[in-house]
Amino acid sequence: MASSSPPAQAHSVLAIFGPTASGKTAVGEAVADRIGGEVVSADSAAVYRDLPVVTASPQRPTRLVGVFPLTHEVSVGEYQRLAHEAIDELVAAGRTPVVVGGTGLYLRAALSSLDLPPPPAPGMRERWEELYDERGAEAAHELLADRDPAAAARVHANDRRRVVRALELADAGASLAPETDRLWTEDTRHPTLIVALDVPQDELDRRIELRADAMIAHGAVEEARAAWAQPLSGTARKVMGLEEFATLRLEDARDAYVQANRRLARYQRKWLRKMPNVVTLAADRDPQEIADEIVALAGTGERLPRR
RNA sequence: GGCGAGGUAGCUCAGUUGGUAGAGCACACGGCUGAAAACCGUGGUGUCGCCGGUUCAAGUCCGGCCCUCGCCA
Repeated sequence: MASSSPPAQAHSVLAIFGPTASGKTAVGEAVADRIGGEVVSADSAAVYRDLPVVTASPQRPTRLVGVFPLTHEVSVGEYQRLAHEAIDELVAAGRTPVVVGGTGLYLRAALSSLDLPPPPAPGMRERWEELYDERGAEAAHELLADRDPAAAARVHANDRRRVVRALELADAGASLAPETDRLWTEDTRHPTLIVALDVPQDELDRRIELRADAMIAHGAVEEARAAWAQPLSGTARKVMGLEEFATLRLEDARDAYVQANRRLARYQRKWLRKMPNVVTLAADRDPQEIADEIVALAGTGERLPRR
């Protein structure tokens, strides 16, 4: 067979990974526009409706942005199913999905062929939480060690959330530490180019401050108050800035928001180092320029250098 | 100027009858498979305002000075 395949087909999926305020949305949209693709969001907060300002969501309609009401409890597993659907649909239509996110786990879940373990059976989470609280962390962890030693070895007794989750899975015949462990590997469902946008922390800090003022100017307080007055799921309640803008004096809310986002940016930057098989680009520059570079990289059929 | 309160970690503060300075938050590092903007683990980062005195030993007691806040002039 002659090697006549067009270079544009070297990767059927592009992924852009970057911390908050790294400019990943602008870059992702610019890339999608150049290649006739479409952005798929990998962000645990942007999935909520009614918080476009506070979550700094993309302005244009974007896959997996604003898909859940604030009463909905979000989870990676559910996100993964929706993301796979969206990606496969675009690929089938011959359009390149540009997966853009700052949440490492969500991005890996979107790209990986590994299906996450099943959700807890009804009532099981409550049951194990009760056991954990009544008998204590050590006893719960010992019980887990008995039922699933591999999972117990991986989870600290004080980590209530994971001990409970591991017990749920052991109960369901699954494991928190499964044999086939492909989530944080180079495994992808489609040939994928993953680009990480690296922006120095002090530049992110600066942008976060500018963004906070812009958000306030765009009605962050009103949006947060309206949302805070409604019934909220546990995960919605934790959306950064929501409680602060809804309940604090504007000045204090701004400070708290800036500080929380600086911490988030540090947390997300850590994942740049852990993301397997990425090409890291210095991203403290014009998004259009970065987009051109990504399109060029995507066009080359060569195996990309690993980092 | 007088009276009172205070000055200890990046911030807010605790520190017993004088005995190797410690909490929360922040920060750093690490973990993470259906809450990841979540959760968990490890780490104290210090001229205890300054100078002197008492004492084997001072964040702590004594004297002086500097600074902050409040009240009174």
